[in-house]
Amino acid sequence: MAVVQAIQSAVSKEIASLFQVTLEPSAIQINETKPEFEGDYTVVLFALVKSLRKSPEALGKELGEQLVAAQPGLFTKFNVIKGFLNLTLSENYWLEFLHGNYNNPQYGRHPHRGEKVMVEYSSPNTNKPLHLGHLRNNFLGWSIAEIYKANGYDVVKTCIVNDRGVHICKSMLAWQKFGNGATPQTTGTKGDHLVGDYYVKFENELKAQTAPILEKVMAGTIEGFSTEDADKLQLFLGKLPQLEGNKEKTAEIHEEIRDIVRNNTPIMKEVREMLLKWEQGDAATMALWKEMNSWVYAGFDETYKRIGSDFDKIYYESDTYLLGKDLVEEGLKKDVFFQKEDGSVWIDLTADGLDQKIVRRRDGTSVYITQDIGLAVFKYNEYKCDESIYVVGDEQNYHFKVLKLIAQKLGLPAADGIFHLSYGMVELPTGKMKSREGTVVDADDLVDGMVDIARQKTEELGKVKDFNESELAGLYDTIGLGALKFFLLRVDPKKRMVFNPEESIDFHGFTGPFIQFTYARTSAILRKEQPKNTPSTSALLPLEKNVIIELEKYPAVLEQARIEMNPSAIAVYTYKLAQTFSTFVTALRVLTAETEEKKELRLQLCQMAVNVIGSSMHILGIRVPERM
RNA sequence: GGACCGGUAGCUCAGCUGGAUAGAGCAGCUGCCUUCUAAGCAGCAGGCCAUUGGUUCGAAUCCAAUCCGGUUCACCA
Repeated sequence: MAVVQAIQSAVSKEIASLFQVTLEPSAIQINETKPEFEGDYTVVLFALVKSLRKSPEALGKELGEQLVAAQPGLFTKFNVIKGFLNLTLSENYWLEFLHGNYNNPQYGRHPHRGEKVMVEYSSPNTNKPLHLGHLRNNFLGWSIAEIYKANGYDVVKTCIVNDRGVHICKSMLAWQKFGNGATPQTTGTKGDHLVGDYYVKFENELKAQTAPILEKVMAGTIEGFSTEDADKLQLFLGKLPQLEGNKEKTAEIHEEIRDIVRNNTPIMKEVREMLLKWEQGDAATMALWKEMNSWVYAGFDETYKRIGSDFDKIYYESDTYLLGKDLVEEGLKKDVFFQKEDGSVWIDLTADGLDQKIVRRRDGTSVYITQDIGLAVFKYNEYKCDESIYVVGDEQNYHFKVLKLIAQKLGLPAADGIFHLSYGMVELPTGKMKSREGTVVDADDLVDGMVDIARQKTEELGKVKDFNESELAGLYDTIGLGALKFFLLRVDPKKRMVFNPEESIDFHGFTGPFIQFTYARTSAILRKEQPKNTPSTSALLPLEKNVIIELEKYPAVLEQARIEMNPSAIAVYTYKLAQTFSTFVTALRVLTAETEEKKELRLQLCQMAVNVIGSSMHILGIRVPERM
């Protein structure tokens, strides 16, 4: 049993026997004792004072004496300072804990509980390569899946590929126009990058076509627009003079005007025609689409393999975008949805503090949310997961709130199990990354850069000169990716984070490589000698005890990380553990310890530290090297 | 305008289900490599925890208001 729970139930029991008062063990507040006081864990007495009608000092003394007398296996000493009862746990408790767990590679992991959870993450678009934001997403998704596994869940990792729509047609059209038959083979370009290049070319052409029309419109000449668009333009133009001085509003209106103009360029009309052809299944369009997508997938596979992302099941939007239509009918029958005069179908969420939301257009086609609900049902039918976690950026918070609400109102199975793991954007010091402006940090480039820095640093230190080429390459990958993953995972997912490409990601301090280094240097000790599994009775030095106390927290950390859906809890813990262990292992000798008994104890500490660090780093998706 | 999220050291972040004197790393400054890996260890310095008020024996943590930053409120996905 975890030490905190053990203390709580002991305190609860002794309070009952002393004062005939029943207290829930979980209601008793236990903190770690601050280093400046003597003791391991502390009972906060203030909360108990009222119900027991005692002064904190008197209560602390009575309770402390009773605990030590009644439970000598657990407690050996106590002291009371102000309202705090500081307890020293018996050495035996810690030693038995160490001896019982040091060699258990499963330590901290929860046994099978027979519940199934689906984690959907990555969700790439097939019109451009992965970028820094995708990396945060992939690392979070992979880690959340591992966190659930460690807590005894069965996990299905899925990915929905956004492989259809206007954005794909943009790349296709640009390739047709400007590509001259270029392929990844003929150009030597990774497929996803090649397709992404044509997306950029499209945007450039679009910009070029927009500019002259926009100029005319701003000058008041509105020609060649549908009456609807022309009316809108008139309206916006009319608003502009009234907004003198309101920069924000003016910019908004300009944006609206630009959007309308953009949609009326010849090239956008071509794109829409292409999308229509795609939807009608036109053979040539489909062939081009399939070929370009296959280039992209080959590129993605390479990147996924490199960063260690994998999926049990990949869904393609082209297969699933028509799902959910029958759900609209069902929702109408159940009066969850309602129809407006123009034929469009809506749901009214004003009672839940949200707005009315459209679920089917007047032309009968379904919208994003409807497709997503259809996919949710589809996935449930296939895997019957109790929970479904969507790893998606926080700009979609509203969408997922609506998604869950609609699912609940439709009475869909596992609707309550829908969770949005929302994470903040990765920003540059200059602000948001924008693919249109070419300010995205490319995933492949970033990984290459990190691995290259790992190589430089390793060469400078010169500690692995006997490694062969493939061992070296593996080590550089381990360290470079370790630094990158740890950097992105150590921050609370819901917070935005800043990445400065000018400053390289650190390899010292609160970083992946530091933890990897701790693992490697400890492995070096264990290569020379292994614990013999003899129980220890020797008195624990503070530095030794600190490590054991830290190791004891691991199962609780795993559980907390699952409840909060927060890999950063594990990153922070692992760093603290590595730091505590490093202090211990630099100050005290292991192989040349004072006595044989001390050596055995410290070897067990090394073994358990290596196990827990290895396990927690695995959960973060980070490999640990035996040497570095 | 409504809803949601954030504001802690020069920088990047922990701590937030209320508890003792506010915690790391980076950057800066001191020491420590003939003995298990110095990607390390030991130390110094650095804080009106955005502001104001409230609840409480006790508030960075809970509540309210305000200020700043972000996201969103599409018949795009």
